[in-house]
Amino acid sequence: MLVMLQSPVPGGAPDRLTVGVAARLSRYLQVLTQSKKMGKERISSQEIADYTNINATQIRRDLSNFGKFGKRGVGYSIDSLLAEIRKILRTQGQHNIALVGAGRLGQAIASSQIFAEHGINIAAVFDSDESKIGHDIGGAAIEDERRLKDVVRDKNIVVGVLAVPAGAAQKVADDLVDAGVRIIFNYSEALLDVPSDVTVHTSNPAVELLHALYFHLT
Amino acid sequence: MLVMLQSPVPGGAPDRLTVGVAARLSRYLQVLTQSKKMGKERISSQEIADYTNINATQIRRDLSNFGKFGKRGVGYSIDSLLAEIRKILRTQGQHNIALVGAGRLGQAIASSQIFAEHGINIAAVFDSDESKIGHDIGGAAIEDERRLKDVVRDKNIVVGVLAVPAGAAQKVADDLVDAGVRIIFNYSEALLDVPSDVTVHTSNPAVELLHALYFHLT
DNA sequence: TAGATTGTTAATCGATTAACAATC
DNA sequence: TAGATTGTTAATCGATTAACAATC
Repeated sequence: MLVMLQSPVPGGAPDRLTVGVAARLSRYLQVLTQSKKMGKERISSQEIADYTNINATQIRRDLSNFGKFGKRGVGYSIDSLLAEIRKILRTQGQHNIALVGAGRLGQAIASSQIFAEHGINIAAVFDSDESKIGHDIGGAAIEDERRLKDVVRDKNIVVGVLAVPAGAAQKVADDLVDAGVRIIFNYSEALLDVPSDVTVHTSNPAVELLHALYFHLT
Repeated sequence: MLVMLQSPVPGGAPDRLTVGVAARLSRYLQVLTQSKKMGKERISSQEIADYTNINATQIRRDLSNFGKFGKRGVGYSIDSLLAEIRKILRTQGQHNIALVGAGRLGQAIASSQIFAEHGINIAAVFDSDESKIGHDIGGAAIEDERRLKDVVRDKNIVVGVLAVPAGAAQKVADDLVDAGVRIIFNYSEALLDVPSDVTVHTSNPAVELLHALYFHLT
């Protein structure tokens, strides 16, 4: 049923979201989660548009691909839309990730609620600094980076978050990949070389800033 | 001349990049900056493609809109391509930004080289915690958050980076906007309400992770 | 020369938008 | 009923890709 709705052309096409749709749905999820926290119960496509800078028609269209989730004249119920999107993105369960680097950035990430809110659990934290090992960070004990491969493999972790200095990033990435990680979030400045079946997401505030500035300057 | 090259259709179109092109050019800039640091002098469109997950043809096409920067059979000179893209994005000068929040995330941002590398200067840092005021962070003295409006206005700052707890984010955003800021990078979980002429970029690792996970799960 | 890589064309596909009837 | 907002159509625009001649 879901597959049929996702491919409106009979006999056609993939039962997989396009990259664009999946990215947008994730952003709706974030807006809904925060709106719910603020006590809201309903939201309109226009309100989601204001927070995401995604066109309201696009939002309604994205959602209507999967069913009629809204009420005309009223909007969408936040709770039920949350459940629907989670179903579509298959993010209902718990996901375990590994964090490497317990410096300032690593600590900021570990103590943030942002992952927990979306069912993402930081299952292991590593650092190479012996003085940090054993200390608690966001509810987990910091482990020796030399144990990374074993722990990641044992816990079947497929996502790694890199919050280490640029100089150490490639070595850590290699270890993560060896241990079975297939998605790396790179918060270092370094460019990472990985096998083609591994996805690297490099997060770079400066890049986004340059791009935003361009539109301010022109 | 530049205008003409940017609008190949005679008599046509904007002298402004589309959002997509500007975003991609910024990412090329990051790859070039890092490659240069690693001592490379030339790079091919395929290498840039490997690091950015942007199609190599797309990259060549983006660049050839502005001139013939490459050498067939050889690739692009990193130095000259850096200069060309900076010219196109008008990011050759120095840009002053304000950072609000000197907690772990704020400290991580302030001490990173990532902004400085791209000519972005953190001209002021604020925090509401009196015990932090006056302390040095990434070369700047932390100032009292109550001075935010005056300082931002005096220094003509148009970009603000929010690294404060979610509960404080809206108030800080209001103050930044009052003081003239037009671009806000929001690293809190909060949704921000701002006037329509202000751009908010919300950076949310969890959102990117959910979206990346979807493709791993399917 | 032989190999590599750019610049460019042409074709396709998905994103974006305005507009509006349906309906809460 | 009157007002609001969804779901959907239709039209346009930009992104994406393969392919390949040009040329270093």
